[in-house]
Amino acid sequence: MSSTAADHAQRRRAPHLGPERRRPQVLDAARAIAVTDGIGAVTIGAVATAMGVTRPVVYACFSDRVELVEALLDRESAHLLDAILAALHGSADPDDPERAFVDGFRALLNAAAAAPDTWRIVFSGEPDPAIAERFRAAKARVQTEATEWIRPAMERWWQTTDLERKLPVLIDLFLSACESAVRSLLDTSNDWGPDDLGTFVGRAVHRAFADA
Amino acid sequence: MSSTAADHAQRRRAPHLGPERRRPQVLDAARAIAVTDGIGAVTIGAVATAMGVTRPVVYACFSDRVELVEALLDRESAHLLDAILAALHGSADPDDPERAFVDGFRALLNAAAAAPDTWRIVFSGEPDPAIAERFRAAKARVQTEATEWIRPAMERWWQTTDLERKLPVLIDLFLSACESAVRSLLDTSNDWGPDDLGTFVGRAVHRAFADA
DNA sequence: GACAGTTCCTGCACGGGTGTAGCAAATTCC
DNA sequence: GGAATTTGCTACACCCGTGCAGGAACTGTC
Repeated sequence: MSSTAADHAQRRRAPHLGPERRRPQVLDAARAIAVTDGIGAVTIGAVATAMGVTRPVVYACFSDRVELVEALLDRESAHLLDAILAALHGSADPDDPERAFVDGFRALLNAAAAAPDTWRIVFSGEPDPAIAERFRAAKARVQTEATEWIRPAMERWWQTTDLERKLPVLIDLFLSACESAVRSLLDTSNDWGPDDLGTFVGRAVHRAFADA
Repeated sequence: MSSTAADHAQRRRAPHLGPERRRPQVLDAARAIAVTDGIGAVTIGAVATAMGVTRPVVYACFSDRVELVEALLDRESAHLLDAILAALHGSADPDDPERAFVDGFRALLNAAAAAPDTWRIVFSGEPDPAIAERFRAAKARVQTEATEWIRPAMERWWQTTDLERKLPVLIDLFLSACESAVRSLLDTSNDWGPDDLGTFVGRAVHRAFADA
């Protein structure tokens, strides 16, 4: 490979830090790789070379590839999930449904704008089936939370009929709209900001849900 | 593996068919694997064992793994793309926007219901970067077509202001709604049919787009 | 300054997937 | 029925990623 020659010639030993202090560095390197090349490219070897270290050093920090990726996802998605749930819970104005939707989307998009790379990682998809399970768990969590937020809202505001049958469809539609809004926000080729995009999409989704 | 012992004991040679006649069988096997385990599981070896044949036989039909997967996607997605574009072009009632949306979603969902496995394959995601490019190409095609359908519609029906800025956001929202509707339709745990789900979602999306 | 302990690197074995060469069997044609 | 050809199978070499030893280098301490 490209390493052997360079190694013997000029490469110096990495400084002694120990697994504890190196762990965050490993996660940083993994994060950088995941942002540019997707989670599928986060391999022990890739992380090691990215931080100028050999693979056993990475194994000293995380016993496993899945353990590494899970640690990465945990660290990255922790405040993400909090932001989503906060956006849901904090925007329950009982008298103005449109405002509730708009506020919720604004909160969501501001959270997305604050940590765009994290969102890119989470949305990039999960090639490894061992990791896919964790993704689905998080998604299911958001799904139930969103359901419990929307169900009483629709009962109170619009007296929607046949709600239990419609809810799964509406929830999927709602979450798809959330993902779409974040995608549009992170798309660098436009000039939308979190607040005006949140207002725009929030209003549209509100119209879709009213009288559903 | 599990094969060596059984091979020597009882396995018979597969009949002579030749690459030409075996090619569709290979694609069928690949399709079955893709449906159950995702496109990522479509490997030369997996396809070969699935059809009771050894890998060189598969290599005689497709010189490459990507060539195999691309042939699969081409065969499967051909009438899918046609159905989508037909749904877009065929539902341009110039006087009744809601009906246009409803008809479009109905056509889309009927196409999805007619070939559910194909949709599952296409939506399952693409781990291989060599394949991802082809996915993005197809998606971009649909995107531009959808844009050209929606742009004049919004000008004519609602005189939407600042359209060129809003269009990208609306298109992404629209396509997300399409994907969501198909997902809901293919979700076996509900009792929606293509027509009533198309009506329901079509109306909701119409409300979202009106006065956007 | 030497020593013990920690940390890092070289090197290997393994598994899974790819792609290919050479041999054996079945099929076709005469 | 026998030869030529087509087709499939066995076996190999290769790459990449994983995970693990064992030895070398650095660190802090006495």
